Amino acid sequence: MATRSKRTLKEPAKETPVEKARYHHGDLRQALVDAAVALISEEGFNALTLREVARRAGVTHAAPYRHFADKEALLEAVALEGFRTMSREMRERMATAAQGPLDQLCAAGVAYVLFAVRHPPHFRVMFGPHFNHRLQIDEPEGEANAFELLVRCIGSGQAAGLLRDGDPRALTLTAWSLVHGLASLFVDRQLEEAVQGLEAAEALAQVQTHLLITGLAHPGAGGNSDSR
Amino acid sequence: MATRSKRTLKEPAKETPVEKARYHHGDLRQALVDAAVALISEEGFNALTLREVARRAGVTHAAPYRHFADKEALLEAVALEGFRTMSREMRERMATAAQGPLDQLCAAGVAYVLFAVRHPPHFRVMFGPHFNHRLQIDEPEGEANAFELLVRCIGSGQAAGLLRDGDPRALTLTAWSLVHGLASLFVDRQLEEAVQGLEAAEALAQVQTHLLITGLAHPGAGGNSDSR
DNA sequence: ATGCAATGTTTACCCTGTCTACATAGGGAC
DNA sequence: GTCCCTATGTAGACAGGGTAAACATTGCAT
Repeated sequence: MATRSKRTLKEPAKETPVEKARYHHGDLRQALVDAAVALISEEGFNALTLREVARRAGVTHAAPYRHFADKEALLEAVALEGFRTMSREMRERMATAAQGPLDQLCAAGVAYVLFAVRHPPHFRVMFGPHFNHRLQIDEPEGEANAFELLVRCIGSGQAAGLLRDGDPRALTLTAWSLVHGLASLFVDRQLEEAVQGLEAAEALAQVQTHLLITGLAHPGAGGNSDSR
Repeated sequence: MATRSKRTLKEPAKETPVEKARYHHGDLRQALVDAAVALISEEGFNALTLREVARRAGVTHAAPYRHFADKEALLEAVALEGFRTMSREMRERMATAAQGPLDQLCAAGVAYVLFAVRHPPHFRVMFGPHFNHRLQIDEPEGEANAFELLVRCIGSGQAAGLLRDGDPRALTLTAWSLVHGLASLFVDRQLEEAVQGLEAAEALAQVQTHLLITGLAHPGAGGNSDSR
């Protein structure tokens, strides 16, 4: 078994072509997840087929059933990977941002949108209509975590008198709706003609979160929009 | 041919059971669209099957191909019906709202969210990942129309000095993102535990659009939040 | 009435999800 | 090292679905 264990989303991690004809794959489960993501990305959602996924992983069409109960379980694995990566990217960007709660909030929002733009298949699976039963993410790094990130930021902002008062959950929902809506419009190609490329998307996300945050700012607070 | 032509989304329009055994259906095309929507609503997206749709419409599994090139074409028809209904519902609610641009904007946003909550299958198809080629809605009542509704509202608000200055397209995108995000979170059952029922959803949409609009209000303008 | 175009039916093909029985490999007990 | 158990991959089968081709029926225009 390879020592590389914590796979990251960014590097597809080439197989070493030496050990090609082995009966056991080594890490078929992750290979299947990767193949599914690549397939969605290249051919679209309708082309996502367990058999084609298996084909790309170099195994027979029934092999995936050793690792996933059914097609939906594979999608759940993709979604879980997405939730983990998203919350990690949000935390990373928040860590490099300035320390003010408003800047942190802005960083979280931009990271949310950027995750969607960079990983559309994951985002689509995470929030798409593919699961009949509500996706249960009880892990410490799940979606709830990303949401709680926002809640805490907004709570801090209110405590510091930088954000307008009111139910912090309502403000958080506002922020979440904005970034989720923007991300969805990107991913579902509703904004294609307006924005091209990562930089443009990032700039737009920046503008939007700034707009929102200055909108939600406490009327009495001075504008400390220092991240530009 | 029946005289009823402009079908509405709200009344499923029972078939008259007298003319049951006719070879020609009468309005199979619309019946197929209705059946598809009902099927998605009842059994979920994965259960959407051309054959089951045909079954529900009382025809053989190949009959739909006389009206739709393929499954995707049927979904396009569902989406088109959704865009038409959505923009109509937005216009209706805006018409009954007070005349101020801000109230109109709020009405449009609430109508957007309410459409999604009331017609989840349509909303999902309209914005879901089901189309490979970008959906082309060139009709006067398409999505562009709904978007332009927002743009005009915001332009009026700016002209009246009620909304902060800046690129009206940016402000419109903010508003659209917020309501689209909120609607998506509703439809994708991300907010199920928080909100139950139409009234709660409407109240939440109202709160959110108010939050956004007061946020985007011109700093110098007095708060004329008269719709409460 | 008659013939054509529109609409529904039958049949057939290949692909997909999934189940079952079988094959192989790798690791621990001895 | 040998034996055996379990994890993992393979082969084959079956039902259901998308879609194309050929056929049947109807309504309408002439």
